[in-house]
Amino acid sequence: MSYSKEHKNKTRKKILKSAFQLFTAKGFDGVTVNELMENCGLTRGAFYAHFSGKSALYNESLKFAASSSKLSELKPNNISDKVWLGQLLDGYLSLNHVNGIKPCPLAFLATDIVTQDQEAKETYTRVYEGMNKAIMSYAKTFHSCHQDKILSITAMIIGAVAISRTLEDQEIVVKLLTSCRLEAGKILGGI
Amino acid sequence: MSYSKEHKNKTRKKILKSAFQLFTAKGFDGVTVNELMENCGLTRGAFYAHFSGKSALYNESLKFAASSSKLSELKPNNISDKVWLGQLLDGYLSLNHVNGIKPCPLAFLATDIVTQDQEAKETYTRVYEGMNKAIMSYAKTFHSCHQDKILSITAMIIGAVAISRTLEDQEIVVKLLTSCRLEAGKILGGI
DNA sequence: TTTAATATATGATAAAGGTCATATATTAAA
DNA sequence: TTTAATATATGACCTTTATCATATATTAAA
Repeated sequence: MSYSKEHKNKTRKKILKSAFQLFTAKGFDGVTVNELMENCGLTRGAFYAHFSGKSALYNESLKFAASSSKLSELKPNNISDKVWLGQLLDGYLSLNHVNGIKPCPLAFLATDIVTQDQEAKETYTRVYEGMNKAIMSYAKTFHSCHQDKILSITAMIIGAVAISRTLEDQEIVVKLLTSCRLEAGKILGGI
Repeated sequence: MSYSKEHKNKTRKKILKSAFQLFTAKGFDGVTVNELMENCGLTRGAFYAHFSGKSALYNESLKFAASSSKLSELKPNNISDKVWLGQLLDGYLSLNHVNGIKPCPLAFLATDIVTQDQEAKETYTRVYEGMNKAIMSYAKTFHSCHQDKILSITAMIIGAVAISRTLEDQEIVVKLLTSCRLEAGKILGGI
């Protein structure tokens, strides 16, 4: 016998996690299989024992990240939907987020996905719909709020983060994030 | 003697235009110098008589597109700022735009720019500031409107277009665009 | 028509990187 | 401790592609 089943699974998850970090930071073409594996303390040869190829990994890392941070499953139950939604917005529109701490693929991969395969786009779409649904479910408990408004809010905050990543002047970034936080709150009836 | 000076300039502009179309559609790494030149009816060899390299072209094509469609210089003077701004939003949040007719680099290259050099980011930033200023200048003539609101509006519409490009379901896209058009209008005092 | 300047095309080079075949290392079970 | 299964590493291959050197084509001026 050889390694335990857990070992391979651990490695697989390590690769997935690392891949998501790297892909969101540098895009599909900006990451090499080599660097990805070295980032996990492995070499490229080991890669193909886990994934069929780079594209497959890209897709799986996206699904992995999406499933391991479902917005709808994170809420502590000692706070109200309203407060929680406010916190979500705060976190999303934060410098930490822009700087890559738990990056949202919707913002970080917006353009990158366009040149990927069908499967990647479908996953992106599913994540996008999930985000809208989750926000909607919180919002409707304290504010009569048509779904259309949610769509504009997610567009705003996703756009804000995507733009922020390209701006070097941190001052403008903060202004942008703050302004979006405010307007998003207003659209949601003031939170 | 050989070709007239105009000839080279025409070719240069043809390359710049083609480059902008291709880069916005497929990103920096998604375009090869070869295909770019063939798209102009030329071959790759001719490229280096016009530009020092692919990165240089990327940057110049961005500047070229920005300068040849300055938002602040396009307004016909027989309509009001209010109507004009409404038309700008209509156009920006249209399927034509999403499908690549006169693509806005802010939306189409949002993620792509992150992995480019300093110069590209600076250009992006300048275009971004230009867009905000232009919208602000129109908005303030009919609605007392703090700059912060403008920042949230541009984030919203840029985000909407960026997201739309990845969604396959045209129905959702239309809903998203429509919803953002509505909310952006509201923030601007109802246009 | 000839010619010189130069735009464009062709062929070659070299580097990067995804992928795979094969060798080695590891470890759970016998 | 041995062994078999398999995770990982190494080396190689091959494609892609940016770039450049050189050849060719073009055209305005003489």
